[in-house]
Parts: sequence; C-alpha cells; structure tokens
Amino acid sequence: MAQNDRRLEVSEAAWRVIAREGLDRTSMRAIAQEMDCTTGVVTHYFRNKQELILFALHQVTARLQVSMEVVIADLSGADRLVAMLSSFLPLDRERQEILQVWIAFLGYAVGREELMAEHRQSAGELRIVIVQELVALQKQQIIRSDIDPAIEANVLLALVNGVSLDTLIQAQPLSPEQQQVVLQRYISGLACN
Amino acid sequence: MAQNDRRLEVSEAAWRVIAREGLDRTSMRAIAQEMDCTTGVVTHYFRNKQELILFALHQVTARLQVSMEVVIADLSGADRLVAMLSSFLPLDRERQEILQVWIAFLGYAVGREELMAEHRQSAGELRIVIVQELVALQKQQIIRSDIDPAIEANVLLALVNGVSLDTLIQAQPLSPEQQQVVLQRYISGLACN
DNA sequence: CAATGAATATAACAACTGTTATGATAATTT
DNA sequence: AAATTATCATAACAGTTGTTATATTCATTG
Repeated sequence: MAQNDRRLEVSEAAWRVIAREGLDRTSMRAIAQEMDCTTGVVTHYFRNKQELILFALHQVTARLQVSMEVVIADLSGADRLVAMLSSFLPLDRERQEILQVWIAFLGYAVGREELMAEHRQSAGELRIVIVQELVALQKQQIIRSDIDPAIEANVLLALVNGVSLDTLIQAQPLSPEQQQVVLQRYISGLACN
Repeated sequence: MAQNDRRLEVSEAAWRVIAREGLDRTSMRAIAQEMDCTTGVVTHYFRNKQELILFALHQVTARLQVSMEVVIADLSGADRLVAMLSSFLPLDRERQEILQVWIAFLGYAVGREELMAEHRQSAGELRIVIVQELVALQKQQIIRSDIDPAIEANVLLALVNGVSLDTLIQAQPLSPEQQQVVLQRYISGLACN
C-alpha cells in the first residue's frame, strides 16, 4: 500500500528530526524540510500534528515489538526471556535512536494524560507478555516458584528501562556487553536453586 | 537572601506548570500567571528562559541530593545504601512531582547536548557517591568482593530509575512498599555469602 | 480522451513564543 | 530628604507555530 508507505516516510522523517533537534523543535515545516518537500505532504497524510505524533509513537513501540518477536522465535527457556528483554536495550545505533525518540515522547507526555495513556497502553501490553513468559518458565520449573510473575515482570522491565536510561544520562555508561551481562545475571538469579 | 527566595518562587511555579501542563506549554506568561503576576517578575530574575530552565533543573537535582543526605545521616552498613537509593524513589507526592519534572527535562534534553550534559553531570556526581559507598561496604566485608563498584553503581542507579519510571508508565505499577522491597532484595543479593 | 481524485506546493491566517524597552512604584541607601 | 536601585507592570517586536484554503501537477479511471 503506497499510501501507508508515504505515511511511514513522514513518520520516520519526524523521528530523525526529533532525535537530532528535539521534539519541541520538530515542527511541520522541519519535518517537511527533512523530506525535501513542503508542508503540503505532511498535512495531506495527517490531519493534526497530534495525529502525526501519535502515529510516530505507535511506530516506535510497534517496531520494537516486531523486532522482539523475530528474535525470540526459535528460543526457549531462560534464554528466551533474556532475548526478549535484550531486544529493548539500546545495543545498536538504531535502537539508540529509538530510545531517544521514546524518551522525548515520554517527556512530552508529562502533563498530557492522553499521550501518557498511550505509553501505559503499550507498556501494559508488554508487561502481560513478560508475565506470561514468567508463568511458563515457572511451570517448566526453570525459575523459582516463590516468584510473583505479576511483580517480577515490573521489575524486569524496570531493569531494562533503567539500563537503557543509563546509556543516555551517564557519562560512563554500561557498554552493550555489560548491559547484557547485567540482565543475564539478574535473570539467572531467578533460576531454581 | 530575599533575592534568592524570589528566584525559588519562580522556579517552583515553573515546576507546577511543567508537571500540570507539560514543559513545552510552560511559557514565561504561564509561569507568571501561576505566580499571579506578570512576566516582568520572571524576566527580572532570569535573563533567558534557558537560564530559568537550567536553574529549575538544578533545583530538582539539588533538592533530591539534600533529602538524601538528610536521610542517610545516621545510618551505616547495607541499610545506608538502601536508604540512599530509596530517597530517589517516587514514594510520596512530592517526589512523584519531582520525577515528572525530571522526566520532562530529560525528554526536553534529547537533541540538546548542553542540557543533556547537565543531566550527565548530576548523574555522574551521584554515581561517584554510590561507587564510594560500595567501596566502603566492600572494605567492611558487607558486600561481596567480586563486585565491581564502578559497574554495580550503574546497575543500582539503573534499577532505581527503572522502578521510578515504572510508576509513570505502568498501568499496574509497583506500590511504594513493593518498590522498596525490590531495592532491598536486590541489595541483599550483593551481601557476602 | 475526458474526468475524477490523489499528491504536492504555496500562501495566508491568527495565535503564541521569547525577548526587550519603557514606565511606574516601592524600598534601600546615602 | 534625596537619590539610587530593586521590583514589577505594560506594551510592542519579530519570529515561529499549527492550521486552513487554494492552486497546480500528476496519475488513475471511466
């Protein structure tokens, strides 16, 4: 579908501007300039700026979710959980850009309940996936039975988000290898004695 | 000093507007209106908006740091580390607002290296404090000697930031009690066998 | 080929932004 | 008491914003 492709082009141009210049400097005109065209294109595919922002935010979460499902396709056991969570870490340039855009969106959502609700929506969906994974690992007696999946899912996602943030705000951040080690070590701590 | 008091008033008014309406809607006029006065006050105590933003950001981190030092004053051992890190968790309304403002600033700093450098500055200072604390605990043989303080400090701060974020973006977030349990449990895992 | 509609450009709109200059008033200092 | 300065209000500025309307070009369809 060519229409959808063009919408994606606009959305990705928006990403680039956001990561490079910040969300508040990402105007309709700046996005158009990034695409080497005029605002006519942008306004033709998106009614509002809010519709554009929302679409771009959905693209961020959707892309992460797809890349996760690809990675875990042929894995099982604890490795599978590690891979699931690792797929959200900013291990390469693309995911670093996604993280930047995501943080920009999150900051923008402060004081905007409709946008914050979107974040909670996607975070909630992801949380459910993790909960199910933990339940499955418990049934397989791979992780301890005294773990509450409903809580541990929050902790695991918190660890991933925190480690991701670390790469943004720390002058001496964890290296990609260290990030994965941290995650792996924590999860191996959940294993049956 | 009355001058400084008035600057703080402006800064705190800015906080309230940011948490309520978002950073991009926090204009000079909005801040003035929040103080029930005109922009003359705002411009009199701050040259630029950037100077105001930077001052408010400093206030956020400074307030957190002071409250931390108060809490840990008469503590020692592992409890001290737990208390240090807990003081950054959004356990009450005030710290929840601080978190919101902090996230708004962080998102605003994406694409603005000068502002991001400020974040890295304060994060780096905090990290050093944690590293020193870990070294001290190692010397007292309270935590394991195979732990690398330089890395573990990042992990601990990542966990705190992640758990804090959890309360913002999860529909079913960890309760204040659970947040502290998570932290306490992780730190007790660092103890000497 | 004609016609319909999509795709893009251009321009104008009012609203809002940070900044600055200018007054007016109150407080402090000399 | 006079003078100076801090404090605050008001107004105007140029620039930017999202939005909208209109015009033009192009492709598709009947």
